[in-house]
Amino acid sequence: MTRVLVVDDDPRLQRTLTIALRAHGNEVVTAADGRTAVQSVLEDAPDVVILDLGLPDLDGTEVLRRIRAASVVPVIVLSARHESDDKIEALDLGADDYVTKPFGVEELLARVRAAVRRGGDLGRHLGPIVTDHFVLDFAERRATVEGEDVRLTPTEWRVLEALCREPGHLVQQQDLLRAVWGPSYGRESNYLRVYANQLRRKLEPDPANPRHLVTEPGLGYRFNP
Amino acid sequence: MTRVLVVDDDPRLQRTLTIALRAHGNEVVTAADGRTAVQSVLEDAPDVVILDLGLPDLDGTEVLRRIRAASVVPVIVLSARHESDDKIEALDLGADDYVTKPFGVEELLARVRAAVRRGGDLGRHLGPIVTDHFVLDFAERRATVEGEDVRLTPTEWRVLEALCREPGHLVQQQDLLRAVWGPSYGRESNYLRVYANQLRRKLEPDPANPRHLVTEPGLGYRFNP
DNA sequence: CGGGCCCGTCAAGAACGCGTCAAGAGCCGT
DNA sequence: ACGGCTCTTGACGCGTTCTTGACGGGCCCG
Repeated sequence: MTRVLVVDDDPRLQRTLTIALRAHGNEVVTAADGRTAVQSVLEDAPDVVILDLGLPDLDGTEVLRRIRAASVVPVIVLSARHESDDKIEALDLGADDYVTKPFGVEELLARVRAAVRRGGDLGRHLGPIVTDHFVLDFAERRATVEGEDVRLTPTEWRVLEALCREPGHLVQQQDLLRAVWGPSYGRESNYLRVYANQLRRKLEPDPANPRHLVTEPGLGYRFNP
Repeated sequence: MTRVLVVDDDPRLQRTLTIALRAHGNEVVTAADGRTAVQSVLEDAPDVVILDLGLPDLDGTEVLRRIRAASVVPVIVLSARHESDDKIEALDLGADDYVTKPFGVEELLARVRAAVRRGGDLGRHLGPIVTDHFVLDFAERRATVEGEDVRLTPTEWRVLEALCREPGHLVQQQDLLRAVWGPSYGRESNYLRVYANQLRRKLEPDPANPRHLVTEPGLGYRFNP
């Protein structure tokens, strides 16, 4: 499912867009000002951003600049102005597309599809994680232990990725389950025990005494780089 | 230097664009009809295409389709029509941007810059790839295995090219499908399995144990030179 | 000391993804 | 219109991965 961040200070337009996007199978998060928008890009990791210029707190181009500083997520700029100058500025600042109000919802949806198609799921990628014992490259799906390539299964990667998004921090079982197996798997199950085990065997120097993939009894797991 | 292919049957507009683009440091090649355009995409390997719909010989969407069949080069569509429907159709067919006439030259230049920035050097021909076992010359469409010429079909070339653009890197199924079969083929299908098989038979020393065209289960394929 | 809880471990069946094959449709050029 | 080449699509077998249940051990608490 595509996650779309809608940034607009007009509640009516925001509502219209949210409904239309949800109706076409997208997940929608919203922000009404620039600072919230930038924060949401960081925290929610949307697949695409629809950004209305002319926000209350920050200049539109400034918001764009900050988003670009934080992420490579595709941005579609929305503007009431007709002047080509704005378009040029926005596109050169790193916007991926530009739509002038008034616009048809269908058109916007098409542009969202196009932007997502181009952008893929960049913006979500984790940098490689390097320890003295192994190297994890999530973008390439490549794991190296003591110089040897090690095969991890898709699910193993997902578990590892969920843990590595917050290195050194506790990730609760519930969150981990949901991140890997979907929202309905909030309850207990063997999954985590099995996969923690699997990962330790493949990655830890001494699987019996884990140094990197640590259990927090009753709570969840922690990944130490 | 950016190479731009301008496809338009109006000599005046063609001339205007050529001058403007050259003035901004671009190399320009032109075509006045659809067939010439497709040919030029193949031979000149432009970095970006500006395509006016409503050409004398072929329907606009047909030209787009053929360009997409031949290359992943970014395409900016130019049209006199205002209807959103055309925009949607064009964008879904794989156009990267859509500009309605009349437009300012500055705006078009900005969109060209944006398209090139996004597209990277797609569209450029790849240099030849040489291994101890085979040689691939994409510009000439010539493959040599153990000194023997081998015929590859157009689709085989496209799959190979999509993989070889990032040698040694994982290319996800979704990206591969879209690069070769167009944006609407994001879903699963037999295509990749069949063509990976085909290519391995033709190129690999031991097709059963591929060394160059490697499967990453659940994700995609990787090409190792 | 005994019991409950939680985790690690193992193994077996099910489900899934990939490689493979082959038949039919479509698209050329002759 | 014909023949050849490609592309598309379905089917099948096999190996891998996922899921699930069972069992044992450590730890905390009463």
